[in-house]
Amino acid sequence: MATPRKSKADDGGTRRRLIEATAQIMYDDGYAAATSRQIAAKAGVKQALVYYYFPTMDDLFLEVLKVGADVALAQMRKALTADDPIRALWQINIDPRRTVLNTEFMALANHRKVIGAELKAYAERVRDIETAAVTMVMRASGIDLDAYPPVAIAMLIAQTARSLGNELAVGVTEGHEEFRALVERHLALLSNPSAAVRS
Amino acid sequence: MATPRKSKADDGGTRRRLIEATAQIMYDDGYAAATSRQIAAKAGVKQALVYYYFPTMDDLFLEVLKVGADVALAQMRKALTADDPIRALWQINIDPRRTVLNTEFMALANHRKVIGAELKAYAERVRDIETAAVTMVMRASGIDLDAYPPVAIAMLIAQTARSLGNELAVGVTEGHEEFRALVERHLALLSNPSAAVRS
DNA sequence: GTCTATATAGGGATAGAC
DNA sequence: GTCTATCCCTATATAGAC
Repeated sequence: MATPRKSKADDGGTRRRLIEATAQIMYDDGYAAATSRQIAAKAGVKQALVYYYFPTMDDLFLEVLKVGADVALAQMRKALTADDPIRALWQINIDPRRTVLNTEFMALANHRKVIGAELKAYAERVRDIETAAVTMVMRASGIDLDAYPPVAIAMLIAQTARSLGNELAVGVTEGHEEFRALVERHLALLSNPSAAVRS
Repeated sequence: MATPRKSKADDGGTRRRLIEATAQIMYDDGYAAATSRQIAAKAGVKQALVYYYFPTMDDLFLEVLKVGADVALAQMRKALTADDPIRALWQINIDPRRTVLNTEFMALANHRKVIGAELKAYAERVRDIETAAVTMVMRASGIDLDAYPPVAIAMLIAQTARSLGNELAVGVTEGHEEFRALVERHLALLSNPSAAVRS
């Protein structure tokens, strides 16, 4: 667990560059465009070298997913100690860069078992962290945790943020302004329920 | 507009079968597996025939999207006259069959302009219908439409339903029970605000 | 660790017979 | 409307030189 990366004294970062090139191509042109040739070209190496580092293309995709997940989880853990943890989580989840790549992996996961399993594991770890953040904030605000289960509130925040990110990526913005205003009001409510306004 | 399909006396449904085969393969194995050869095989015709009906593969994908959109929009318009329109919309949006295909098209849309444009147009028509349904119900219930803009509520319902469908497809169920309970409570509240309970 | 070269498969698309 | 046959390109993956 201490050395998740290659233990070798490691090249000149070729492995890392291959992973980054793959992520970039998936983001720009979709997973179907992430071929060994395209990836090698972007990383500045020859095609066959991809197979030196990754036995199959699935191994490479899996590694892209794992590295991205590690980064995302680190960001989320950091969000736990932010001034406004919930808003920080919202910001992380709405980032179109993240949502586009996530969509690619979800599509991949729908027909490649190993990727589906990894994505599932990642999604659950994310949910746990987000639920922890929401629990913390709600408890501090004295909100009834039985009436509003933190895990459900965490899902609500994360899912809608991601959905907005996805829509932005496609160019859909109808209703976004209204939605963001609604979110703002309720984020404020979560952190400071004394200011509650009702319908 | 009266004849969205081929005006010819039409074959024996070959065109339709090609579209259905494509949708099925995209659902089962992802868009990358939807090749002219695979599609032809599933439809029981030879590969070259695909190009008789559709000049390029993108034309075929576009047609799959359009037909699917037409069906979905029809379902949603029908939901407007249902006993509980909001719940009907929730049910339509949570269907994993729909969300999986939608994910494939979103991934496709990220790098094929024509598909992105069509998906955007479709998403906006869906939003309009859903907003109409929500407006209707909220108005009937006497809920403050300024405090809770119907378009935002419509987004909330549709997006979270789709997110749950996506997660089900990957096998993630953590928090779903709590979330569904929360939704149930608020759907009831939407249609019958007199039963309001607050935090 | 990186390369060249190649095996093998499958892709989109077209020409032309029936 | 459907077929056979084919062009040309790109894919994953491996073998072996350097």
